[in-house]
Amino acid sequence: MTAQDAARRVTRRRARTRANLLDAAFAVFAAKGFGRASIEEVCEAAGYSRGAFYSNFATLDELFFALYRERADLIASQVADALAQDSSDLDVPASVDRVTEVLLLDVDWLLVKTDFLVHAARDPAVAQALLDHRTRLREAIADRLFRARGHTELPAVLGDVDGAARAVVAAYDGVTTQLLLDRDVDTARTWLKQLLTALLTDGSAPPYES
Amino acid sequence: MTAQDAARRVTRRRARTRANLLDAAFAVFAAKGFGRASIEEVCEAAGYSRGAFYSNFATLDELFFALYRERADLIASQVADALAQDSSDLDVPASVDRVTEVLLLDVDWLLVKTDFLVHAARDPAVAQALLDHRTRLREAIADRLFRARGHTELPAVLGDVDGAARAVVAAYDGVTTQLLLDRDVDTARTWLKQLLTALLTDGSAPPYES
DNA sequence: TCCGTTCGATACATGAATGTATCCGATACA
DNA sequence: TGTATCGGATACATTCATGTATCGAACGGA
Repeated sequence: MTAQDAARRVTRRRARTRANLLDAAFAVFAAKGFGRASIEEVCEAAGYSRGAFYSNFATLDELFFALYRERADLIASQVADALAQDSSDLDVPASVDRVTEVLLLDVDWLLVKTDFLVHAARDPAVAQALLDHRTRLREAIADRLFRARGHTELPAVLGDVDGAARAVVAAYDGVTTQLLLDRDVDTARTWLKQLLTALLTDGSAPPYES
Repeated sequence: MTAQDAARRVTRRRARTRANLLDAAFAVFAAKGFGRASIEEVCEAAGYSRGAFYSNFATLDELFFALYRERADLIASQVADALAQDSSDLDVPASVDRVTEVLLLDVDWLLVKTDFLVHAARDPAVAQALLDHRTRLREAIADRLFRARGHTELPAVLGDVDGAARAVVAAYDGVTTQLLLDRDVDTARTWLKQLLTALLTDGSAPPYES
């Protein structure tokens, strides 16, 4: 047993409490917002004392970052799956449908995500991390659009495929803002599909008949 | 002198300190965020003691609401001016340019605005007030688009004029999100113009040559 | 100029959140 | 099963923000 192994010997209980703290933090952040949440509240919601928290995290910021990273990576992989699922590269509308389902699933997550955004907007290091994450998502979308070129004509105003991918992300963010206020997930989904359709087609022919 | 006049006799000094408190609060909220700002910080930034605050506001929420209302109304009137400024109803791109200038002017305001959004997302009453405000803005845009009908063809996918106005707001919100992270106002303006152009034209003819 | 009212400052009491130091029970490994 | 180590609980000191009650000073009106 090396010194490094000895430094992290017991792991089962620790991993469980860490996961419990993250889950509880998600609920607390969704309900009260990160800005108004305290360490004590998170611990109480998780059923632990503050000693458990300080044993796993140094600050509440650190926990928030870990929480965001975990959930964001999960959703990013779901989006990647939804984009790769096409047997053919023809059906962009089908991709739009599947991605929309994944992206606008849980309002609580959108609340926490927006909290993280305003947090990142004031911390350059966090902002860079979030920008990197958005870049990866955008590249996955651009790749999907690139595979569909020839089948679907993109509007010339958006420039290249990457411009179109930026438009998709912007549409998602815009719909999210409205959804946070009215909390109408179904309308938001329909609306996002319309928006993406308007952005990704040249409007000469309506691509939807379903 | 009636009883009502007696109830608010001295007003000059009071109005000044109230305005100073609001200005200081804007700076503090922009720098640290509403969630992490304290009454004491606002008072210190304004050069007053906490007595001045409690004489003018009951809670920090109340101040925040007043602050948002003041600035949002100001910007809304500027947008309305920019939309009404057209001598003819032909030139939608010119309207887009002017509105874009007004909307993406100050990153600090976008920070505070987003803080207010996440605050409203957790308080139904505040959310309703914000939704009402957004509705008025959307109607002003829809009215402008309605006046331009015949000159500019809207994509059929967005539905009627009101749908197009919703798309404009969504594009604005989407670009705002990116701007909060990279703080590049110039790129955001260009990008918003492209996005609005793609949304408001049918893509058959590029409307920009400038 | 004088007086009554109001605005904002000061002082105090209170509660809440934080961080640390220490202790006991649980866990992994021989 | 025994034991050394680790994880989490408890207790404590400290800091900070809040709200209120009271006081002095500035202000408006006559």
